Amino acid sequence: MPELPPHHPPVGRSKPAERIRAAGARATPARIRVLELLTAAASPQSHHEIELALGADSLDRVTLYRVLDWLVEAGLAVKHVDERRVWRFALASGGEHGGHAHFRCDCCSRVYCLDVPAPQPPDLPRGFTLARAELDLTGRCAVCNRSVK
Amino acid sequence: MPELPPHHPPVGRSKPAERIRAAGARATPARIRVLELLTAAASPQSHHEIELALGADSLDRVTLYRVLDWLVEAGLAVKHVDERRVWRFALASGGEHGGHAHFRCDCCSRVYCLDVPAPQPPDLPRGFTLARAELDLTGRCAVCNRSVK
DNA sequence: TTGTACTTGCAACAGCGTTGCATTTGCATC
DNA sequence: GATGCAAATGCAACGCTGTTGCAAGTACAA
Ligand SMILES: [Mn+2]
Ligand SMILES: [Mn+2]
Ligand SMILES: [Zn+2]
Ligand SMILES: [Zn+2]
Repeated sequence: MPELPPHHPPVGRSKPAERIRAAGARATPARIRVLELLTAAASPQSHHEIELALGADSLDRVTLYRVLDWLVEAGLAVKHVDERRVWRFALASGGEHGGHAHFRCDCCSRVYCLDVPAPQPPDLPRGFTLARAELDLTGRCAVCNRSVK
Repeated sequence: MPELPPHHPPVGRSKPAERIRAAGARATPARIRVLELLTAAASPQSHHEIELALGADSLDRVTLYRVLDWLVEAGLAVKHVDERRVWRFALASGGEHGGHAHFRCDCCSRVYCLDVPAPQPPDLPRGFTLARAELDLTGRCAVCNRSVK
C-alpha cells in the first residue's frame, strides 16, 4: 500500500475514509459507500434512490437513515425536503451544491443544478437568525415536458 | 335575507360559498369553513393547525385532507412542504401569499410572511417550464431565539 | 491481541397522508 | 316544497417515510 503523499489534499476533497475520520467517527463501509455515492451524484439523492444505487447488497434501511443523518450532523452533507415530502441529500456547501440554485420537477421529482447564483440574503426582522437562503424553482423538466407533449 | 347588491365584488374577493360554486363545486360547510379560515390566516397553515382551529366540532381528518386538496386543484389555494415534511396551505396567488417571501423556523416550524419581494425568475434550460420561483429562507425565529437565549 | 465504545441490524412503532366503500347531502329539476 | 342523483362525507384500513429500543457485531486505540 502506497504511502500518503507529503501534502494531503484539502479536507473537502480527501478520500471518503479520511474525511469521515477527520470528522471524528469510524470509517465504516456503510459511511464510506454512501459518501462516495453522494460525491459522485449529479443531484441530491433520496434515501430510496441511494438504496437502489447500493444494489442488492444494500445496507439495512435504518442504517442508511442513520448514516445519512450522521453525514448531515458532521457537516459533510445537507438535506432538504423535496415536493414529495422526501428528504434529499447532497454533499455540503464546501462540496457541490452550495453556490447555485436548484430546479425541482413537480412531475418526476428530479433535482437539477442550475447556473443561477444563490440569492442575496435579505434583512430579517429583529430577533431572527438566518441559516439558509435558497432560490427554490419548481415546474416541469424537459424530460417530462417531452413525454406529455 | 337581504338581496345581493347590484354589483358583485370581484370573484377573488367574493364570499367563500360563491367562490366555491364559481369553481364548479358544491358549497359545503366543510369547504366554506376551511376557505374562511385560510382567508383569515396570517401565514400558511398545516392540516394539524387547521384541525385545531376548527375546534371540537372538527371535520373528519380525511375530509379535511380532501377539502384542502380540492382547494388546491381548484386553484383557490397553494400547498408547500415545510422543513418538517408537512404540507402547508395558503390562499392562492391572487390571494395573500403570492408576492412576498417566507421565513420558516427550523425550530418551531412556524412560517412568517416577510416584506421581501418575490425573486426575479431566472432563465431556465431549454424545455423546462417554471411553475413557481420562491425565495426560501430558514433559520430560527425570534420566539425560539428568545427561549434558548 | 484485547477491550470497549461506537455501529449495525432487526423489530416494532409513529406521523402524515391516501384509498375503498357505504352513507349522507347539496342542489338542479320538477 | 318534494324528488333524484352525483358529489361529498365519515370511517376503517392501509402505505410510505422516517424513528426508537435493544441485542449483536466491529473499528480502532492501546
Ligand atoms: Mn446543485
Ligand atoms: Mn405570506
Ligand atoms: Zn421531470
Ligand atoms: Zn421558531
